[in-house]
Amino acid sequence: MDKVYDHKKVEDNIYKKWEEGGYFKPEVNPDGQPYSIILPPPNANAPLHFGHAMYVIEDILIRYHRMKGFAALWLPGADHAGFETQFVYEKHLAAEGKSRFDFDRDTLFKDIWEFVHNNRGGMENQLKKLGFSLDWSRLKFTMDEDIVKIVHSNFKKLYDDELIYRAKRLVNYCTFDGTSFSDLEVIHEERVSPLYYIKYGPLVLATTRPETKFGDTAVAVNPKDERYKKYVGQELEIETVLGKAKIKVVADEMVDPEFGTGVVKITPAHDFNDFEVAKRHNLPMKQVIGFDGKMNEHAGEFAGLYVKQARKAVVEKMQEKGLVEKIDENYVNRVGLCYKCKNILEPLPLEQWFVKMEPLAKPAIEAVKNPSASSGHIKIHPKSFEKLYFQFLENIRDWNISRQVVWGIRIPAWRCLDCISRHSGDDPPIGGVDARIKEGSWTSSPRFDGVEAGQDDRSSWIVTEGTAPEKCSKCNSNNLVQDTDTFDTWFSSSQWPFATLQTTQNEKLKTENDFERFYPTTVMETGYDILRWWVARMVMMGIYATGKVPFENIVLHGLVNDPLGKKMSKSKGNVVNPLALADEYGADAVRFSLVYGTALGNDQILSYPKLEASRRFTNKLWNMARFIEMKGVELSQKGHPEPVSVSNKIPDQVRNDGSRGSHEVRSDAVIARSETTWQSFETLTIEQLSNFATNPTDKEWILKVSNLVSEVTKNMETYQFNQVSEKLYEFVWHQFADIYIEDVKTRIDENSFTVLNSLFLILNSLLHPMMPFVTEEINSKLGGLRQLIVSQWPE
RNA sequence: GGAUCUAUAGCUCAGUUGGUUAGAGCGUUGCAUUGACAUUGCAAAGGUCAGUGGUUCGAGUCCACUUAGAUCCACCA
Repeated sequence: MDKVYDHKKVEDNIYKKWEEGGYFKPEVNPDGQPYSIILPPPNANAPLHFGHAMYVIEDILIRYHRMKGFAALWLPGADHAGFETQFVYEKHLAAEGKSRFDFDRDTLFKDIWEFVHNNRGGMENQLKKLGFSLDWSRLKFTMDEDIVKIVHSNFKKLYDDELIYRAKRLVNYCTFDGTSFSDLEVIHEERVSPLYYIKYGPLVLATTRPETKFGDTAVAVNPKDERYKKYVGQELEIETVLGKAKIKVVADEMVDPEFGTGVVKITPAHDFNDFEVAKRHNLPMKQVIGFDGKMNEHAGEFAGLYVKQARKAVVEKMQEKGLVEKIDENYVNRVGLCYKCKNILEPLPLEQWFVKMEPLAKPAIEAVKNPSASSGHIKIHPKSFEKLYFQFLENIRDWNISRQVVWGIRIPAWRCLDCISRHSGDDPPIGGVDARIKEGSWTSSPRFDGVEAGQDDRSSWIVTEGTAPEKCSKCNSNNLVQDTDTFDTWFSSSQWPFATLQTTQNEKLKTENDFERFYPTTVMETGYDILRWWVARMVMMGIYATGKVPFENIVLHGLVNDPLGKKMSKSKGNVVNPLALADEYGADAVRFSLVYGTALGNDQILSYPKLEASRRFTNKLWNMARFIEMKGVELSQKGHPEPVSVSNKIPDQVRNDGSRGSHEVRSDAVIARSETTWQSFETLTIEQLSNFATNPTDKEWILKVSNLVSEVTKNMETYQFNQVSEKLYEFVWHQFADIYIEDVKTRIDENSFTVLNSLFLILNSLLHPMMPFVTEEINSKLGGLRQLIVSQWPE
């Protein structure tokens, strides 16, 4: 053995052997109880970031259960990450001086598909580098045909159950990226927005958005406000920048008399609160900002200006006409931003598909609250995250699932152009979404503008399970057009646990899919930051689609921040590539340092000293093995028959199956149970070893190891991986090496040597889930009979 | 505005249901050592466990409040 452990010589070969041996498949333990984890699918096109290294927790669970004899399935997948990916691709296009508008829809889609597929191998290789024992034969992609089919059919099911509706509502719309978002995706930030006090006839009101005044359809005051009582219900004639206008005064509780002057302009098309007020008072909606971010024809002379320009121009004009009473330049408010391009989102009225969440949330709450819930019970670890889960589900809002991007699963909904034109009496407006888009290019689609705000527009749509309908069911016309929108990525990933299992092959059952055997899955492990985005939605969709919870346990880890404690992000440029660290310190050290010293669910700071300490630990372990191997050789040279490795030193009578270990058997480590030496020496029961030992100190250490095995096993079962790693680190190094080996060194004989070797291999096995490479290599150097990955967990 | 989390050694963090003298890594100081260990071993210094009050035979751990930091939700015209 080399003097220093060199992970670079070892890791790739070992991973290859595991993979070739088929050890990642649950079928290695054909009769085992099913244990399954679905990998949270990383973005197919982006390289792994440090958060992904936390998959180590899943690998630990899988390896531990595999060693325990479970049929352990860890199913890998990749997410198409719709908007994210299109955003990246558009940047890539921009670098070539092009934009998405240079392509038709099909070409753009095909190009992105290719782009993503060219990047995909990278992500998979990175996962392999970190040693993750994923069953690659079951790899899935969210855009796989069979997955898409399932997503489509569940959309149809939701639609038929009236849990999906189409409505014109205000959405958060990014006029730069050309798509809407769900509430969750909006980030809020404080900005200085001057507050303008504007004269509206006899009234003065305060607003940060004077440019939207052309869309005002009322002004509102608080019903209890004595100052304005006389105006309520009146129609005021006011002077505006575009001449005289009439405006209605309504009373609404929404108005805070303390703010500004206690008078609010109501712009239903461009403000969420105003939209609600408008619904209550039956006010008309007047859109004055287009989807291109420019003022439209209702803005008179300001038409064609971008919002920011228009604000300036409108204020100047108002000042000329003496309509501005004062301006509070330092006013700070919070604005919604696009999480991708950081531009201010515009609330705009748009027809979108929404999911009614309340009926879905109820059983999801029940599944966690009630241990005997009919859909099955889910436990959340650590338990404290239950509060967040309930808080989200109990206050849930309907989910906008349509996105105006091309890279995604297209919504299987069609409408009949003939029916629409008969209904509205006009040709449907074409290309209303984005005036920048030329007619005939990919986003220009018929958008029926005759829908009342908030109303479900079910009548004109035909929803299918994906196949295009041949003709309109009402008028038999074949003049049908599919919705151009695609699903929010999270809509497909919310179906991931069952969709994957319904589409992967089960070798054990000789059936088409794994669903029967592995659903509900055992554990969903992910960062707590996507508990609401993803985990809760999976619970809802899982229960809805299958009647069963998608997983029995939710295990949540914290975030890994940069060495200074700041959140890693591309824009800050402080992202650390886990692969670079694996290259430098070894995958085992990276893995170990991620679970050592951090309790589950807590954030951690990426620590180079900790990585170095972990690397030294792998080296320590390696040198302990080297010492034992050396002693074995010394003993054999002193005339003992064949004690090169301990497997030859185990007396036949203590071996359960009576077989004699040999390097030949080990190196092939066959899986078929019939021909294994399953009870090989490294998994002798403690009792057998204790009976075998003659020296009383050796017996003491056997007991110590035995106690450690039970403690560590208990910690494994309760997701206390920090305890597992800390206890093993302390014991292996500062007890076993510093005290026991130092002691046994001076009195080594054949019997003690066997005990030493056996105990060390037990410790080595305990470390395997966390540090799979070095332990596997050591196991083979010291004559383990099977590959460690498929050896039995010590007990 | 509502909620959650965190506060332990110089730094980064453990401390499982309350139970002797509160631990680790890194750093610091001293000694030893090329021995299985591009090192390792032995030893030392370093903590009123954020503060106040309470429950208890006993509190880092449970409760209340205070302070500081972080995060999330709602969103301000």
